[in-house]
Amino acid sequence: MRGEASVLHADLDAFYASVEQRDAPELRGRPVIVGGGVVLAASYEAKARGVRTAMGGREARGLCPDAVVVPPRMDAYSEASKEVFAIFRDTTPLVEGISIDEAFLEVGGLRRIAGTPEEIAVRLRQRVRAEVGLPISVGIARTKFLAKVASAVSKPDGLLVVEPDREEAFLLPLPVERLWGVGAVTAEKLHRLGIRTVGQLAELEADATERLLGKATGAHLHALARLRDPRPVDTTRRRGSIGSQRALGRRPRSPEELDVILTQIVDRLARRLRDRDRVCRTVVLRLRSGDFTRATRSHTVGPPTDRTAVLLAVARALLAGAQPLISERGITLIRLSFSKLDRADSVQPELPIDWGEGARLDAVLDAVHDRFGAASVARAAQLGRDPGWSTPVLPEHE
DNA sequence: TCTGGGGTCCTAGGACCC
DNA sequence: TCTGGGGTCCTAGGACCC
Repeated sequence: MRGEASVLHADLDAFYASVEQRDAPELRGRPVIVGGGVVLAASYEAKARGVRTAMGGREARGLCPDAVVVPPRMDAYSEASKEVFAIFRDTTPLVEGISIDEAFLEVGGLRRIAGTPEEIAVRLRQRVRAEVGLPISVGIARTKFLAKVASAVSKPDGLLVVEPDREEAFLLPLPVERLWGVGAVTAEKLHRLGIRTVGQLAELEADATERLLGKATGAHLHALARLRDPRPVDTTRRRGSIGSQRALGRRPRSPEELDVILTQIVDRLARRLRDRDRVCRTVVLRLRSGDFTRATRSHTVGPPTDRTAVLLAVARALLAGAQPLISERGITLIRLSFSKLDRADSVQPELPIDWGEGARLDAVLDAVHDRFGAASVARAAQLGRDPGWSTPVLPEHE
């Protein structure tokens, strides 16, 4: 027996472009492109002309010469997102945010007080339209994956329920690209085998799929194609990393210029870290070259930190380490991420080490190990053997 | 004006520990 | 002394998502 369709996937339509049309009435009904160099978002009028997200600005203007191109206003989008998420959380406590403009909502337990999932979704769409002024599409299904596909199929400004007994009829004829996790590379691998629809993928055995696509991806996609998606709506998910990047263009950059840019990025990110009361342990530097090859350098520090000076020192060391690569290939994009985030108040204060008269070497080394790690123990042990090192250490075992 | 800015997850090898 | 299985962490690269 399948469960009921009680997962909502709510997804704002052409989010950035819709905010622009909301705030500037003269843009309504016209093709709108947000972003200059590349398309960050396109209104449905622009999409109808073939403009797509991430398309180069020149190509987009070629397809749609009468489009209005506006620069992004991230603060406005962030504000609108907060208002929409407030409506989500007013609808049900079980909200899992996926990005700035979409979320899953579990409404299965609300039938007695709020009605069927479809009734809840109708009211949700009305509220977002009335209170925030934006169109939002909602898909409803038994699983998160099916709900997400349903909202995508319903767009724009749509509502689509996939009843449990209609799942195969709905999903199997769709192209494999609709599967969450199938991008250009995976789609091409499948196409080479003549697999174009979800139904064709579902006919493949699990081990064949895993050999073709890798263990995790293969198992995941095989399960999705066979309508299996056990993931519940997860309200506890927290961001695992924060990052910031800067495109540099093709002009060569001096080390001094790069250092200025790196410093600005670190400063901004460290501020964001502290604003959210988070600390991080790993700094990741990603670089892109003129030929679009990419390189990653990362370093993990011992105790988590939110100190700009510490993070900048690590970032500079990573950049210095990548200098040979930069000299050879040039650099067109620099991105920095802070990951292994934790709450700032979860950091343990350092334990005091007892250096008292009776301290034994192994006890001291254990304490050093706990605080500073294995390398420090080796160093301490070496110092302990050094006659010039005077401590209250009693070196002999019993 | 060839290619923005923000993320997640997986794989694989090596170090290190028990 | 040599061998080894299992687990975790770190680093680098890659696919994918909005």
